[in-house]
Amino acid sequence: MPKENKSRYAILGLLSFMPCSGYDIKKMTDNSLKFFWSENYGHIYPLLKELEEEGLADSKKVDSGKGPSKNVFSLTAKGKKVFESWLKSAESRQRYRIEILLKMFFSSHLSVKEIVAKLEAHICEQEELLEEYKKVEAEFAEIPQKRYRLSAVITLDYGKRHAQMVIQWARECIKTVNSL
Amino acid sequence: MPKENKSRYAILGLLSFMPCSGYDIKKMTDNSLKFFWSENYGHIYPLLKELEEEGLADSKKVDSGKGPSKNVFSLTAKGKKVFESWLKSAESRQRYRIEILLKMFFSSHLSVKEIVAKLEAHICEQEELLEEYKKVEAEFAEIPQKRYRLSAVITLDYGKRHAQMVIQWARECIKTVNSL
DNA sequence: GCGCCCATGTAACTAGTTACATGATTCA
DNA sequence: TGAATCATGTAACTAGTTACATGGGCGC
Repeated sequence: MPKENKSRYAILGLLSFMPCSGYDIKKMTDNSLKFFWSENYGHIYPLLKELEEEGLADSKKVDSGKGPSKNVFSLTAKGKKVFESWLKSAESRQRYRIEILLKMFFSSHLSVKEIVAKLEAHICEQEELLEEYKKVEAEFAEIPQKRYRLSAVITLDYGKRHAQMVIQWARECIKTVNSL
Repeated sequence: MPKENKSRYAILGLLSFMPCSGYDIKKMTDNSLKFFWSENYGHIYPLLKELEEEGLADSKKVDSGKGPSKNVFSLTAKGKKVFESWLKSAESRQRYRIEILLKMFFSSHLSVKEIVAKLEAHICEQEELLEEYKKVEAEFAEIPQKRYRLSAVITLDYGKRHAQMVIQWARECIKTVNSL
């Protein structure tokens, strides 16, 4: 019974950059990972506790002087090993659940007009996302170190390509539907 | 507290085509929806029961003569209404969790060689998927009715574009990583 | 008689979300 | 003084998966 829980690796990965509190982890996922990964407190805090019990992380109360004291977790040697072994492992087949496709699959219950409206709304959403990606990209362009920038460039590029792909797909769909 | 459970709509949608048993639904998701939607028995049977309790579906024992008797569910008028109202509603913001991106985000823990190997494995997987899509597409091309074919064409096209996009992204990544 | 497919279902589990409770500090 | 942010955590819930138990019919 191997644990398939990927959240633990996201957390271990963030700890590999620097020691973090649960709050820090939430902030980092909300900032850096939000386009392809999210976590919430209800998952983070219990997971941190679990990681500590398994000896993959250890915690230390830190009183920074300002603000309330933090419970800061850092990666243990064992945690680093577990994380890196995941990093090198093959991705497990992920489950796809694409709501727009489910709706399109059942689109014979809709009029052509309704289908087109839905697709146009989808295009609009993706265009907004694309704009957001471009904004974030512009911010990252100012970071000079190549190696550090790599991960941001690669993941953002994926997002941009994805949004563009969906937009093109939806445009083609509209053409197809209109030609019926 | 609105129910976000999308599986119920997938099931209602399949029932909208024809009355089905739990077993039938599993087969249909495994055949027609598998590229973008999946369900398993542990979810289907309890959900069918729930849908019946809510008056969205009703069941009838059917003894087909051959094989064991089936518990066949069909959509009620109320079920049809609920399904169509979902169909017309806006998609709820879906959560992204893309494992390969999470790994790429942490790729500074890997050597260039390891990163490239991972990306190449990913390309390989997507190429296999693409082949699968093309095979299914060839089968569908033989169905003459335009309207019936629509959903299959649209959803398959999405899959193909997605796989191609990922392959191109990964190829670009390999170039970028090698140029460091 | 064996293996495969049809068919239904449950129990135990893992995963993930939402809402809430709490309280300190910082800054306008 | 009141709003925003820092900070931790739990309870209750929804969602989804895996593994198992059961048994009939069909074809070889």
